[in-house]
Amino acid sequence: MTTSAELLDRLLLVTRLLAEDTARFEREHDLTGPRVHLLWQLGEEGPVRQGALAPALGVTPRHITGLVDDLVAGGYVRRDPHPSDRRALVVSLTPAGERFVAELQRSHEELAGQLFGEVPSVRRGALAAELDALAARLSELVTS
Amino acid sequence: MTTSAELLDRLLLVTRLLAEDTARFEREHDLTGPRVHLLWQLGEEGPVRQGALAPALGVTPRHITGLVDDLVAGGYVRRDPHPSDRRALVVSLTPAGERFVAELQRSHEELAGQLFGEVPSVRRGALAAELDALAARLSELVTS
DNA sequence: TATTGTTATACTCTATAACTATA
DNA sequence: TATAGTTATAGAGTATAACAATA
Repeated sequence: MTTSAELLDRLLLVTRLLAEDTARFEREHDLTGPRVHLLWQLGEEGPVRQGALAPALGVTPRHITGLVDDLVAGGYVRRDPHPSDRRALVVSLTPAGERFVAELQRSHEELAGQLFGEVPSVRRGALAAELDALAARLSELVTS
Repeated sequence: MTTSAELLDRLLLVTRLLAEDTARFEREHDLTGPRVHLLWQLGEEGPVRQGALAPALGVTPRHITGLVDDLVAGGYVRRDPHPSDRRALVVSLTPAGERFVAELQRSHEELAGQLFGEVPSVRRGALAAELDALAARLSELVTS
């Protein structure tokens, strides 16, 4: 018999290992978590005002200033004046930034294949449903 | 049909929500992640030398000095001289620290029940096996 | 000579508050 | 008067290197 506590401990182990794998990717590319997150966001959404990045990353506008500073210095992003609002700046990926995001997406796909590629079709639906149920229960806890 | 990428995204969502729930607990108790980790470790292992805590938490000895400083100031732990090695210090939980760890363990059990309490017996074994398989694949990736 | 823990220094994450330029 | 981004300041996580006391 598998207890609830044993299941939670297994899930937490998977969580820890996922974080380690992410950290390994970041070290290899000499970028930190928030920087990669910002680049990923830019890849998904395209060029945006700096202010729009703050809620998307869950950090303050002040922090975005520093992150963008460093990513500009690293050649990953570019700051341009906003076409109609002279207070605002628009951040977009440079060609090097585009290449990094493509590599990030490829790496994400590869991880998905390594982790779930062997799961048989008949099990995939049940597994997805179980993960959805976990997410739903956790959402309740987090927002309450 | 559920793709590998969809399964990975669901798993990552669960991971993110678990981290948020953990952060909520830490905020409520006005402690940070590494401090809670150190207290949990002390609850599991009993009194230990500071040096033994560094590899257990995956940080440098220098960082342990600061964490223990703050936990002593907060009344959670105590530093005593090592009985036979005058270079070393032994860290142990105070009564307040013991109470916190008991609350932490209770909270962990409660979360396990909330997340997995409804999973029927017949599904528990399969779920545990799937999580073990994920952990095994991730371990290979992380250590390679 | 090696080990334990601390001091010194530095970079990053993250937050709040005050400020400048613009709307 | 409100908004976009920056400067100023601060606490915490984390690392390396140098050092004192002890083994």
